[in-house]
Amino acid sequence: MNLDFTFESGQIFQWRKADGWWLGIVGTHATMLRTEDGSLLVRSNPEASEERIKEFMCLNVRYDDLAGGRSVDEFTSSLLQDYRGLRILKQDPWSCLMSYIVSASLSIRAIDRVLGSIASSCRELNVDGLSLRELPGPSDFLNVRRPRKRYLGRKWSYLRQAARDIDDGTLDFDEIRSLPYDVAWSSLVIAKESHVMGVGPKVADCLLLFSLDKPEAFPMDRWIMRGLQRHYGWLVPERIATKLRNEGEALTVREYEAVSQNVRSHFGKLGGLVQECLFLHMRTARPGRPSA
DNA sequence: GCCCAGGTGCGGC
DNA sequence: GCCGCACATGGG
Repeated sequence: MNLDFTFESGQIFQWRKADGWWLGIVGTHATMLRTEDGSLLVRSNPEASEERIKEFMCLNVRYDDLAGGRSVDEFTSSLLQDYRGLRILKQDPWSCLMSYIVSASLSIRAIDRVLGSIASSCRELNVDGLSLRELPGPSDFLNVRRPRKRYLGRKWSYLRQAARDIDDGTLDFDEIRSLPYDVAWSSLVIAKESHVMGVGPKVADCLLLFSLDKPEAFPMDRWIMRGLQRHYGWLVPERIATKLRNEGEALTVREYEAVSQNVRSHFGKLGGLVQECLFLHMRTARPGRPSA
C-alpha cells in the first residue's frame, strides 16, 4: 500500500499530508493514516472501526483478482509496477458527485479550493490537534450559503438540484450501484428521466469508479486521452485520433463511448486502476519516457 | 496578454 | 448528431 500514490493520484479531494500522516475525513471520522513497516496505522476521532477503514481503503479488493490471472500488455505491466501500492478508495457517493460536478474544466488545485470554500461553513472535526471541515450532506447542502466568487457558475445550481434529487429519492445511489456498468452509465448520462445535470460521460465514470463499485469504469479527461494516444494508440479509432490532433480535445458522447468500449474490453476490471496510474504518470513523469 | 486547467449544457445548423 | 461557444478564475 502506497498512500502517497493513492492520495496524490487525484481520485479524492480535501486530503492533506501533515507530519508524515495523510489527513482527511472518512464518513464522520477525522482520520489520519500512515504506513509503517508494511502495516497501516490509523488515528481517528471519533474512533473509527477497523471495518470502516477497511471499507474506505477497499482492503477486500485484491488487484490480482481483478486482473483475472491474465497479463494485459507490456506497458500496462510496467505502469502498474511503477505505481504499485496505489489503491482505488471508496468514497461517499454524494461527496464524490459534488467533487466531480465541480471539477469540470478546473485545475485540481482550484477544485480543492472550491470544495474547501463549500465546507468552510460546515462542522469542524478534530484529530490529534488538527482540524478539518466536513462537506455538507445533501440536505445540509441546501442551507449552505453560496461561496462568493469561487469558480462556481451554473455548477452551483447543478449541485442544488442533485442534492434535492437525493433528498426526495429521485436520485438513488444504491439503485445505480446495483446496475451493471453500462446500464448505470447510461442512466446517468443518456436517459432523460434519470440524467443528472452537470454529469457528463467523464464525471459519470468518476462516480461509478470511486463510489459505486464499478472497477472497470475508466474516466477519460484530457490527460487520459493524451495518455491513451501516446501509449495505447490502438484503442483510439483513427477518425477520433485525427480529430484530437487537429481540433481541441473535446469528444462527443458517441466518441467517448466508442473509446470507452475499446478500453473496457482491453483492461476489463483492471481499468479503473490502470486509469489512475496513467493519470498520475501523465502528470508527473517526464515526457517521452515509458515510466517514471 | 494568452493559454491552460480531471467537461458540460445549450442553441445553431 | 456534430460544432462552437459560454462558463469563472488563477497560475505559468
